[in-house]
Order: sequence, then C-alpha cells, then structure tokens
Amino acid sequence: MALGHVLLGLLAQGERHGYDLKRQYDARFPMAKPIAAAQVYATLERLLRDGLVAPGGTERAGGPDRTAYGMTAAGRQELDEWLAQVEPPSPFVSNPLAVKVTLALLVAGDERAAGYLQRQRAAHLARMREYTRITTHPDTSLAGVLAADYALNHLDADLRWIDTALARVATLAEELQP
Amino acid sequence: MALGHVLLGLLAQGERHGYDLKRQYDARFPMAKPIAAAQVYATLERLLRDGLVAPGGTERAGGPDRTAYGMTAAGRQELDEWLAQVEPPSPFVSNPLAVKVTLALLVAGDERAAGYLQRQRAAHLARMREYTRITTHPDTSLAGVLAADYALNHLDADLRWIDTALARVATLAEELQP
DNA sequence: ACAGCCATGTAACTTGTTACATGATTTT
DNA sequence: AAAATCATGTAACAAGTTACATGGCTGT
Repeated sequence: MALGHVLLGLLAQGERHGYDLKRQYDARFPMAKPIAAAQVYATLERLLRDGLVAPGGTERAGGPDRTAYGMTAAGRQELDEWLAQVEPPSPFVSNPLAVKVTLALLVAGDERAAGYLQRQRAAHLARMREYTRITTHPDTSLAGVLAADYALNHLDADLRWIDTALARVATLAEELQP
Repeated sequence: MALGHVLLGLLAQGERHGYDLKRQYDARFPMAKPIAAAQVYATLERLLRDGLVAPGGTERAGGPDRTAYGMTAAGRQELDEWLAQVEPPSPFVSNPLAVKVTLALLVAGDERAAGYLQRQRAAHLARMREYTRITTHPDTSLAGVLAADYALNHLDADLRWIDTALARVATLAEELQP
C-alpha cells in the first residue's frame, strides 16, 4: 500500500479531503509519476476500511460536499512504524534491460540483442540531456534538483551496465546456448 | 504484461508446459525475483485468452497431465514488437527514498529524516558488500555477474543521492515548511 | 445560457500475490 | 505405508489504472 502511507503522511498535518491530498502530492513530489484523482479516493476508502483514517468534518465551500479525513491513533502508529522502517535493499535484482537482452539472444541472436542495447543507449542519453537541463535551470526547486539528480545517477548506472553488456554479448550468447 | 512477454520469449524455442517455463525462468534470470508457479499458470491462461499461445500436445510422463503451449502467429508478432521496442526511460522519477525523507521532514523534523537516511545508508552498504562477494566468487555465471554488477551500480547511485540529501536536509526542511 | 472546470465518486479491468486443493510419483 | 515433492490448477485478494457519471460553480 505505497500510496496509503503517503496519504497518511500528508494527513499528519491535519484533516484533509481528497482533492487537497492530490494537490499536496503533486506539489511535494515534483517529478514523481502523477496520480489519478480516482486513486486517491480509492486509497482513502481502504484506509478507512482498515481503521487508519476516520471521516472528519464535511465542508461545503463551493462545489460538492467535501469530506475531510483525519488520522486515527492506529493510523498514526502505522505511519510512525513505516517512517522508522529502513527498506532492506532487496536481494533480488530487477533488471528489465537484462531480461530483454536475454530473450533477444534466445530468440534472435547477437546482432539483434546488440542493436537493442545500442538503441536503448541512445534513448538513455537523450533523457539524461533533459534532466541535465532541468538541474541547471535556475528556478528548479531543491526537491526538483534532487529528483533530477537521482534520475541522472540511475540512468548513468544503466548506461554503464549497457556498455559492459555490449562488450560481452557474444560471450553471453554462448553461455545461453550450450 | 511483463511476465507474459517473458513467457512468450521462452516459448519461442518451442512448446513448453508450465513447470518447464518456470524452471527456465529460474535458470535464465539468476538473481531476479523468483516467481510463484501459480503465476505462470495464471499468465498462461491470459495469453491463451488473448490468442497469443495455443495448447499443443498433452504429455504424461510421470505425474499429472502436462499441457504444452506453443506460440501462435499473433504471439510471435507481439513478441517481435516487444523485443524491438526501446523503453523510453520514463520522464517520471520514482524515488521511494525521497518520498520517505519528505514525509519524515513533514511529520517529524530534521533529525528524524537524517536518522532515516543514515540507517538506509548502512543497509545499502551491507547489501553492496554481499553483491561484491558474489561478483568476485569464481563460479558465478556471467549472467550472475552482470546482475550483481547492475545492482551494485544502482545501489551506488542511491548512495550518492543519500549523501547529497544528507548534506541538504536542513535546506529541504525550510523549503517544505514555508 | 452555455461551456468548461472543480471535486467526488463508482465500476470494471489488469497484473501480481497468497493460500489452498488435487492427485500422482518418488523417497524413506 | 507414510512422507516428501512434483506438477497443475482454482479462488480470493491487493494495488493500481481507466473510463465514466454526477452535480455544482465560474467565466463569457
């Protein structure tokens, strides 16, 4: 329940209604994947079902009724535990690039896998140029700079993997077809 | 349909039944997240529903009946398209570390966010030591080395982000509470 | 008055995940 | 004979996503 914890975190500041939470989300996490409004309501309902939030006052300030929600004691505890908890970096490696390269090798052969890697390399470089432009742009917020920086570092990590994989496509192909 | 494409890729070599596909998966993607057998059958059923695979011969070699599945023409086409397609690295930045730090700042304050970052840093370093051990271990397969290498590069990228974030926790806190 | 947006919600659907049922084969 | 494990499958559930319905307010 990833979004659930995020909403709890935003509710820590006080009662909020659905749309307010969505706007807060958009403002706080600048380059994150935007969420659909519907998902906020769906998640709120699950939090309500699990007793982590409770309906507060209904307001009516222009437009439809807005039910505000507040954290319950259980919600507060859940949030505190989640915040304190360090995510042990998973021992499993999720590498979609490697999956595609492996399958390309199995299905087609060296050139196709290498071609895929080269095209992916170009796409990564293009995206990196975009992020670099953002970090250097003067009116990007600190959170925005941190987000772009994070993305840049990870794209660079991908790039390094792509290069070593390219250098060993032939060897990998042998290992896969014994 | 991530697993769907993977199964299609494995089926490119010929008809296979469910358990066979699971074993192939485990063998081909050494450090990837293991999949439950049930998911293979569930995914096969969806592929069948969508006309991407078709039941082939039923075998009975010790144990229950095994229905083998083969790719259809539509399945072949879907696989080819997927393999050719370069994933444009998403313009959205998924950074769970930043989400937690932001919420910790909102809810608690500097020290708690900094504490979280430091503990996460330690967890990352511990995991990196494990992966380093794997890469240097003599009988790790090339695919295994590539997987560990990928993970190491990304953990390192996280680490760099953690360090710059630690250096700016105070500034971030100001930006969040205007 | 009419168009368009604001805000809330419902319903259907997709992928993934867990728990469990079933029966056969192999091992002890 | 009992226990383990192989292989297949069903059912229920979780989280996310899309499409859409509703009704009020705002701007022209």
